[in-house]
Formats: sequence, structure tokens, C-alpha cells
Amino acid sequence: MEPVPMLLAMTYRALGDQFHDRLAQLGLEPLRPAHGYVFRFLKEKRATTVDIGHHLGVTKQAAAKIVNELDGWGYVLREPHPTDKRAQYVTLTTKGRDYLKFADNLWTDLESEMAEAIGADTLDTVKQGLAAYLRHVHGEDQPGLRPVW
Amino acid sequence: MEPVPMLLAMTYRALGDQFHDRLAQLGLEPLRPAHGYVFRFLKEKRATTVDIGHHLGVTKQAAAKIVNELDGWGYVLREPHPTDKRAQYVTLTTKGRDYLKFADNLWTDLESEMAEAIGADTLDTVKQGLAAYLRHVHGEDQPGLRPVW
DNA sequence: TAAGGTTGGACAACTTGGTTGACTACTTTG
DNA sequence: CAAAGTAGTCAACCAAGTTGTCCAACCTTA
Repeated sequence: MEPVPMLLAMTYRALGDQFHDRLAQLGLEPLRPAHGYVFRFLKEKRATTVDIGHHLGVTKQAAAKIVNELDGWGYVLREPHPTDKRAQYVTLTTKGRDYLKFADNLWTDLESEMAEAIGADTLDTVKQGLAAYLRHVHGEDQPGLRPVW
Repeated sequence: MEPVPMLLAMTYRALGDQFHDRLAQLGLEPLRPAHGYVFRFLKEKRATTVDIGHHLGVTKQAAAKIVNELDGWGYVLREPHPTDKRAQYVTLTTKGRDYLKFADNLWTDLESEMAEAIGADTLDTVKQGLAAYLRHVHGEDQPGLRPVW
């Protein structure tokens, strides 16, 4: 049996590849995982570029580059911060929210296919097991994302 | 509950970070995952740089860079190919085999800790589940490695 | 057995996705 | 109110890959 990290990485890759393939069929912009994480983050809360960088676990410069791309594609826009004249809030546009909804559906589909392939109960055990291990390692304070990409 | 890809990525990261931390404590060279995969590959079979590139799923140039590093650190050496004067076999040195043994022990430790944290039966279900999914997606012909790194 | 296509290895230029460092304008704190 | 800290931008750099080119050696194959 393959070692655990290999299994994790290959499964992650398999899922990601399928997601990307289906996305590419629609001729969307070449969004990378980091973009998706930004969407998900912005759905929750208003955030500045610095916030995003912190959430992704990269420097603010790297985050700024990503935000610039998303802005250029029309997925987000910047609006002035109400109290801090230096800062700007980055917010999702309608296009951004539409993309996120679409992506969520796609992920749900992929997870359903996985459940069908290996059994819903097995998938559930997998998820619970990994989540438990992460709690074991990190305690409650999850690390600033930055998985692999 | 977090979506599956996130769980996979974070768990992979958590394991990899711990591995790397413990390795770094020993002041070893900054080996990356790709190096480890090369070691494991070379333990099985004699291989040329091109073979290695194919196995890793990268170009031969990228593979050559990795082999050069490993050579510089004394983990591998090149020896002439018996029948093909262009080619060279890359083989593990004693230092390389020692490292591999050490790394294997470390991975075994980490997996044991994981088993302890979430239960050996749960870990087993996780492994079986992921392996089953990979078979479902890829059939028998595993893709040329290249997980995430 | 010579000719033409293929392959292993190396070198160079470029691309990507990040980094560190420096600077300005603004904010917060002692 | 002065000093320290922070948001955002610009620029230089770096790591790990890519493509493109080449040569020498190796297959075919006619």
C-alpha cells in the first residue's frame, strides 16, 4: 500500500485535475486554487489585500498580484475603506459570486462521485479521520491555509 | 465540514511539515519531496535521468537539475551505461541508501502517530478509501506520479 | 552499410509564482 | 505631538519548472 502522503497528494491531484478540466471546458479564465480560496474568503468577510495575504499564508505583495488578476477579470473590485484612507476593501462582483456558486456545485458533484465510487460511509470516515488528525496536530487554531498549491 | 480537497491538502501539508521539521533538526541538506521520490525510484531499478524525469512527470531538464543536486550532495553517482554510450545510470550511494532508510523510519513514525491519534482502524479505512478512489479514477495505469510538490 | 530518423544529455533563455527590500502615505500609541 | 507601525505599490531577485536548440550516439531500413 502506498504511503499516506502519497495517497493524499494523488487524490488531491485527481480531484483538482477533474475540477480544472471541467472548468476549462467552459473557457473560463485560468483560475488557480488560490483564486478560489480568495473567493471563499471574501464571501465570508470584507477584507483588504493584507488580510487576504494573511489568510492565504503569502506576503501582501503576492496577494496583491492575485487581487490584481481577479480585478482585471472582473471577479472582484476595490472600494475605499470607510475609516482608513490607506486601505481598500476587496469585494466580490456578481461575476465573482456566480463563479463561486458554479464552483461549489462542481465540487459537490465531484464529492458525490467520490461517495458513489467508494461508498458514502467510507467517504464520511475519511473526512472525519482527516479532520480529527488536523485537530490533533493543530489544536483549534488552524494554520493560515496555504495547503499545497 | 471542510471540503474534501482542503482536508487532503492540509493533512498532506501537516505530515510533510512535521517530516521536514524533524529532518531539519538533523542539519541535513534541504531535500525536497522530489528528491525523496527519486530515492525511492532508484532503490527499485537502475535508471537514467530521462527515466527519472518520466517517473516524476517532469522534463528531462528538470530531472537533470535534481540529479545534479543529489550528485553534488553525494547521495547519488552516475556510472556509464553498459551498452549505450550516451546514457548514464544514476545510482544511490551509501549515503543515499542511509538517508532513504532514515526517511522511511520517520514516515513510519508519523503514520504510527496518526494511527494513534485517529485510531488504527480509521486510518486503515482512510487509506483503503483513497486507494479505491484512485483506482476508480485512473484504472490500473497510475499517472506518472507528480503529486503536488 | 549508408541514410535518415530518434534519443540521452547538456546549455541557454524564458515563465511562473512566489520572495525580500525600500518607500510613501496614513494611522496608532506613548 | 513625535515615534512607531501599517496598507499598498514598485522593483529586484529567486526557485523550479518550461521550451528550444544542439551534438553525439543509437536504431531502422532499404
